[in-house]
Amino acid sequence: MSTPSSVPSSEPLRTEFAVTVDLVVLTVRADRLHALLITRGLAPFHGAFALPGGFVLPTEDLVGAAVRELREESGVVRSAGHLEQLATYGAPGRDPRGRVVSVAYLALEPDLPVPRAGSDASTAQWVPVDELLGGLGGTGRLAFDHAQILADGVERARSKLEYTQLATAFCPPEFTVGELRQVYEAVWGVRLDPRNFHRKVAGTPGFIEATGGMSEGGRGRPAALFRRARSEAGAPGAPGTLAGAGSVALNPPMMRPVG
Amino acid sequence: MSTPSSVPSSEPLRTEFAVTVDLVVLTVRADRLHALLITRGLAPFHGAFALPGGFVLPTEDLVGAAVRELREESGVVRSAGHLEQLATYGAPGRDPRGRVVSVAYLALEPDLPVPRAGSDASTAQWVPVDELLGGLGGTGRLAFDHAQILADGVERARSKLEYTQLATAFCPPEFTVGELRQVYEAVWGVRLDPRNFHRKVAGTPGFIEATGGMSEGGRGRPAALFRRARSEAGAPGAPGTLAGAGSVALNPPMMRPVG
DNA sequence: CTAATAGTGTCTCTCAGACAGTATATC
DNA sequence: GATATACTGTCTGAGAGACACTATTAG
Repeated sequence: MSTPSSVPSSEPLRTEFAVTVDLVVLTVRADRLHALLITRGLAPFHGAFALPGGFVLPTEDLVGAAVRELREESGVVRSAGHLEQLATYGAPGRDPRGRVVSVAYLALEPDLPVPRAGSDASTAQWVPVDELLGGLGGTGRLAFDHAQILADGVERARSKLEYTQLATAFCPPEFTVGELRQVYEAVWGVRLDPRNFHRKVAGTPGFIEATGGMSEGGRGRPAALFRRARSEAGAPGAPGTLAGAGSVALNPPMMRPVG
Repeated sequence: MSTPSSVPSSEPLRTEFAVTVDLVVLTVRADRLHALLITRGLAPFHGAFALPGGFVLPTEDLVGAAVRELREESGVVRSAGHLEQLATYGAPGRDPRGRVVSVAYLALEPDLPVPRAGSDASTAQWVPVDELLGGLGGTGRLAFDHAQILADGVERARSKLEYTQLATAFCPPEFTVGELRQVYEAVWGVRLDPRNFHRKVAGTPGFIEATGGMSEGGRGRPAALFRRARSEAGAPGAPGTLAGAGSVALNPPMMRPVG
């Protein structure tokens, strides 16, 4: 847009970029938050962990590329779970091979899908995120700027659990309140009061709904089974916002048309 | 990432993309939310409104390109205000000239900076967003997919005002509580109770702090002047999360280590 | 029986929202 | 004086958090 406005339609300096999508795929297993990672078999960062991802094809949408990579690398067929754009990373030196802009996507999946071997992702595996982001040397095992992307994805997931019903994306089609609580406990790294948690989620309209079935085989009293409620005003595909660190909670209800 | 793992370091099919940054620059003037728009003087969408923006230069960071465009197109020197990445748009057909991926940034600025004529942005002007997104024909006046980008930016701003102290980014260095309230009223399109609002913001630590001065020249009793508080745990540059439509508000406080 | 989990009831304390009342400016 | 805005105080209802209590399973 720095062209003299008399020139018809030729374009000015357009740097050529390669565009990739990288996936932060998170799940909860064994009460810990895990990320899906592959082991690089090629030149830069050979042998290091990396986020699954790949180049965007010529006729492909960005989210389409993300869905394709998710299927290829993890065998996720995109039915349950959740997928949203996370952020875009394009620092000049982030890829030693050239100017690469990466659009990162965040995927939340139930534990079920074993990292099935795709065409080339035979090395895909679930890794606990606290082993990767623990601060002490955990970073450095991830290629490129993928540690930052993973950290941003985990932060996004933690934030969205506060203000959305997204936690059910980590759960199988039918789940108990206790299993849902374990999702929060794993993602936030805290222990919740089971009684208050039950009262809260059961009393929140549009969150979960009973299937009528009961759990079997667990310890203690059997629990009622639930599914995620039909999303009425759920987030369709909105881009995103971070709640920042210090919440102020100036909610619109605080107003009312001053009647 | 879909290369046979024996090939050394040559890369597979890399589509070439042009990468641009587009800016959603918002301000509050005359009690209405405005966006900074330019009138296109070139071929596609000639004469239509468009978001300010341009191509990312070869040695430039993404946010660096956004800061440069913000300065060039609106004369904003990047001191007050707020700038964050919004989302990335890369549908195959979004630009008729070829495959262009646009990284959108959201900027919030005080009203002061008049859209100064930059090199080519002599057509830059503030336009009320409700005239652009009103649903009835408002869309269509914006080039490319910029109506969607603008809508996403406005939605992001509205969300972040709920959970962050970001409203002060719309205010000059010194402002009254009433001016801060008008920011919320303009962005949310509601009327707030001035008394409860005052008590809320004055009682929120880390939000605003008194300068000692008093406002002059307004109607009614003079008001104390405030500045935004030193950001202690403020959001540095985190990517973002959307609060979705139906808030659940399962805040971490709901837990406590069950002691 | 004990241990473990599920679920309900109840209490308290905080806070959002409503709104009365006072203070200080312009006209 | 009237009017407008700034600011403080008080009441109430809703809800988060703490926690007692009952219910139902496995071992």
